[in-house]
Amino acid sequence: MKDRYNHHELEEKWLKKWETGDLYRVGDFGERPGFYCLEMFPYPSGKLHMGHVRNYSIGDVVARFKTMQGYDVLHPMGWDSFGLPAENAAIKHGDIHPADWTTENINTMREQLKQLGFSYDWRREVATSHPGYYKWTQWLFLQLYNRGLAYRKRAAVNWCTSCATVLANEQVVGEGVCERCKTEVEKRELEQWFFRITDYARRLLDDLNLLEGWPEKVKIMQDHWIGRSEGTLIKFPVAGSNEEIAVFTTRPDTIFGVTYMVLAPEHPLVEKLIEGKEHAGAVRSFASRVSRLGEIVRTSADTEKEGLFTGAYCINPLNGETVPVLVANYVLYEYGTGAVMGVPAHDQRDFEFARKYGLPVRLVIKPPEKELGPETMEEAYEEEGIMFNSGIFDGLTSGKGKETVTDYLQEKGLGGRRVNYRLRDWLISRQRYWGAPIPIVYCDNCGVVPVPENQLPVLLPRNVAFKPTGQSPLADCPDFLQTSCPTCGGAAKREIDTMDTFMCSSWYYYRYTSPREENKVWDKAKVNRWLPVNQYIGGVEHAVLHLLYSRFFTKVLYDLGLVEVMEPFTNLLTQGMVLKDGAKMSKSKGNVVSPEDIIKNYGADTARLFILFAAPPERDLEWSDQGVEGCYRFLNRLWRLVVPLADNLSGISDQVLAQDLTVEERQMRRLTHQTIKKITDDISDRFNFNTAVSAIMELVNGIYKYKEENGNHKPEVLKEAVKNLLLLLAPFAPFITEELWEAIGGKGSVHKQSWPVYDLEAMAEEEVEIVIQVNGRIKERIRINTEASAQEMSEYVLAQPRIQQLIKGKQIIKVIPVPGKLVNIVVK
RNA sequence: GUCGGAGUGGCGGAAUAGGCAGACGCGUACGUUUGAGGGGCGUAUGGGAGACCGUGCGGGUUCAAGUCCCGCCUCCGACACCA
Repeated sequence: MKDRYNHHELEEKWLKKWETGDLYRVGDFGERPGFYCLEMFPYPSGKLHMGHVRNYSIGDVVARFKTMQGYDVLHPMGWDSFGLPAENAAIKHGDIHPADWTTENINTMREQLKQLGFSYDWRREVATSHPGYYKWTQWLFLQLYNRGLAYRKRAAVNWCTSCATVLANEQVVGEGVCERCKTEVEKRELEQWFFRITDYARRLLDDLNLLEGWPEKVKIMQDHWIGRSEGTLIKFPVAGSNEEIAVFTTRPDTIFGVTYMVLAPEHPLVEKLIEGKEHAGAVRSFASRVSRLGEIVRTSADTEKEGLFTGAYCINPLNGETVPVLVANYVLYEYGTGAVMGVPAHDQRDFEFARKYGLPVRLVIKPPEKELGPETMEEAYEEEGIMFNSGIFDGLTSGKGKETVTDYLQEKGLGGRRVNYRLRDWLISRQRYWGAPIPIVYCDNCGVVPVPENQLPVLLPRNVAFKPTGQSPLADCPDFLQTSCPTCGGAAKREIDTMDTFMCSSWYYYRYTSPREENKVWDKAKVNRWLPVNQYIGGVEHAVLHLLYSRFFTKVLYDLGLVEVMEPFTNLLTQGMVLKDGAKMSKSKGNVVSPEDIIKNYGADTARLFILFAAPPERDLEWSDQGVEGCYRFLNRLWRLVVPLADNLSGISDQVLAQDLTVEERQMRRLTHQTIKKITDDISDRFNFNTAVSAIMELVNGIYKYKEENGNHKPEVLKEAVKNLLLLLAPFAPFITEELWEAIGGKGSVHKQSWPVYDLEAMAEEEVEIVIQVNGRIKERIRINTEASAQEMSEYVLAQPRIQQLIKGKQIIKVIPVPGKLVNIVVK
């Protein structure tokens, strides 16, 4: 046994032993209950960063803890390995293929993950860029296609010039920039593949209620993203034409206040309305200017509202009034019907617009205790009130009016109830090489033809040229492009777009159950055994990306009969970022701390311990080199505590006979068992690993103190303390605990032991310190028997001489005893 | 603007159900061990000479408030003309 803690030697030793012993292998159908612990798999960008270390350290504690608690834990790892950086590297350097670049990175990062001692079952590793995986990504695409959930349409889509590809709405973030590279996104009119996620809007929203184990924050973000809105559809006939303009409104009670109608510039009706009119030219150039701007600028709140009269009029179906039809930049074609009824008196946007263009303002809702005038009001009255100026509906409240007006419209065939969602369909095609090819063929005779399942995978060709042209290399690859039609056998062309990598990551957690399955997407019995994921852990940045897409996929898979769960992830933990000097670590800021260096200088145990100790998992974590030193010191301290005792303890039982113990021995046992309880609760109820670690530190401090004061009398007490200490620390610092476990004569791996159980009797305090307050201020602390009743406490406290002194000559109003805590004496 | 989250010593953070604010760690100071460096060990460490005062600010509820209620401020994050 060495007298110095040599993390290098020790970590290397155990890595080898664990690997050859298949310590972390988990079978498909064990006898123990199953627990699926999953962390979001990484993109193999090169090397691990601290965010990864944090994510995976948290997951590893959960996995090891659950294993020790008697579960069969599925704890897999893999790679989200399609994506742009690989292709960009190829374009930039020319001599490296994305596949090779990716493989190299995977090898590096896998090695790093192993060094950190994470308990993955590596036999289950998957990589989304592997043909054995993306074959099934393509197969799933076909299942969606066959159900009518994958379709092609021409639409104005988000285009990132830097990535040279389109993006889904969820991938445009912040001020309208690309989620990946933060470049401003443009609009382009292109023909693209979409998934009908909007068909699932209702279920995605309603089932958020099933997710009791998710942070409220994430559910609120998804709720808002889906954006359900209940309202009324109303049809306004166009004057002198057979056309009609449909609008969606949540305020049908304000319909008598309509003074104009607005269409989005892209609305197809615009062209029909302006045809042959004098305004036609001006409207066309306005429309093309506005729609080119893209949603970013256009939907920004500061953008000035602009509009133009089309020359057409439409008729309010309720009062028969004729109002002008305009086009305006503030109306979005993609939302609702792409048309809005203008009610300036009761909608702030309409109000601003009307004031700017001199359109009339007509009040139709009366506020409860206020008189408004159309000329004098300075903002719209958007609250509810009593309808007036509204014909037969006068006198109704807004609430009642909404219902009554809608019923009336429905009866007359002029409209009806309608639910609208903000969510749009998921754009999944990407104009890039390094992704799963969309398994579709275009045939001059047969049109769009899906590749038959038995011809999957559609392999990515390896020999293509990577040039900075912004065009997919697949377009220049005749071997790939030219094919024959699966239906008629004639000449046909392949789809050259590849799939959004979020599609690859929407189902990987199912594949882990059957990673090498060649004949089907997965073995259903295995999926049933493990899913849903009991604990999912990852960054909150995926709140409406990966997490929404995965929920959508799961619902589709459920409908297809491929899985039996409605939701993929029962419990979700979103960890905070790792910061240095208050900012996110980044190369440009030069504040990056590399996990490699930390592992080299201090070892994996220190790295893990620090990251778990420095902050609770959901919060951001401020990196501190000194904090790392502190954790390293702690492990050294642990080493110096256990090693000298090891030989003495190794032959000794930890079964303590409760009789004949000294006060100190009872105290030691109390601390041991209290710590077991504390850590068990901290991990299982709250994920408060930071307080768990601090409790372990306290136990170490306690053992030191006990050892000094007590020599080696009753070694069972010491053995019990040390043994439990190692078991409790094992999920956090797997290497050093394994080494010390061996040293104290532990049988088998520490990681295969049962989680310790606390003994209530050993834990119980005999005396507690309670506080004596007078009028809520602390005056005295005394020790008192734990068993003392409230009555006894009060009496005992009042009998204290110092208290007698304090309350002399005063009238006791009330005495409030709180057993085990305090006694408060209220005096006057 | 709307919706979330946070604000506690010199620093990271603790206080789990309204009951001792500051656990644990870092830093700092002093002492000790050592030939020295490093490391270890020990003591102290919110402020104030003190009665006392202290959890972003101002009110409130309560015997008792970091914790509950009302009104603000600051920071971070998400969404942002959604009809």
